Amino acid sequence: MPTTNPIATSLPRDLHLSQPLPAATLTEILGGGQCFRWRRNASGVWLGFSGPLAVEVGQSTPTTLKIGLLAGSANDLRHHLAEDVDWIALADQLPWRTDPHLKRCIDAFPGLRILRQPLGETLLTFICSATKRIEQIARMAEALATRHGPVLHNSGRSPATPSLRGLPAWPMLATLSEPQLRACGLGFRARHVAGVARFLTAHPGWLEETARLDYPTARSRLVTLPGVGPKIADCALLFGCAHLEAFPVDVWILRAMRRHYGLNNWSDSQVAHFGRTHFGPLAGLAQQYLFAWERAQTHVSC
DNA sequence: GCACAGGTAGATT
DNA sequence: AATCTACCTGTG
Repeated sequence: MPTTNPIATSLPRDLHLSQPLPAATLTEILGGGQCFRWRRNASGVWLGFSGPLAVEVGQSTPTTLKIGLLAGSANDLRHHLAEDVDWIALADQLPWRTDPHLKRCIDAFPGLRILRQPLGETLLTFICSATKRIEQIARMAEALATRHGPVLHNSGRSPATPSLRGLPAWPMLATLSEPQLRACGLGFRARHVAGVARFLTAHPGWLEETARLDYPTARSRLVTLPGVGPKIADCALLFGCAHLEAFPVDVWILRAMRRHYGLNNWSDSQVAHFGRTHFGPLAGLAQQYLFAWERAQTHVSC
């Protein structure tokens, strides 16, 4: 057995986690589809982008990540990982004591977290998510970043690496033609992105204002955007706004609620209402557990 | 070739 | 208010 971990040699710095994170849980957090700019290479190292952050991450122990910062700071990473939140305690507040299936999901992915992502980026990637698989959404995001995104800098410590690009901001997206967006693989979603870009650029501060509103008010505003319905609004609010009561209902959750809660023939909005009332103010965290379980059952690779 | 994929919007019933 | 359908594009 080798005594040196290859990950440790290429990633110079330790990041000590506030609570243990099993490898399967980390994989679900970074690759489960709450974000689309984390990708794992063949040797198991993750390369991730979020806002100003570009970082390589490997795991050496359940409580230690090996990191190599390419842009942004370690604090940016801690913020993105929501290290300041006690996710074990939050999961304990879910109604698992009276919900055997939920308990099973929590036991399978202990420490599951909701990443903190910039609202604008979250909105963009989830508009792109409509009827696409995670892998394909990630490719759209990568194409948008590569072709139109800003070069990321490492706060002056080293020269900027031109190949490291973040997602384009909405004002930048507003300058792109629909064909340019389609060239990034967006398909019919290009019209939605172009429409939202036009609106947001014509209404500066609208998104930041929305981020300050309570969940139902923010949701009712987001669904007025082209290409943003209840599901994408809920994803934007859960992943980009820390509204943990949001309960996005997609095909996976629909299947989970049919199989394990007997909700046959319920509409999306009925299931969403059931989820918020049954799971309570942290329904979004419960949703991630249910989602992770359901995907694991179906053995999806992407 | 054809169905299907982290949905949404507009038309039809 | 519930139920179709078109919408791009890659993948099996």
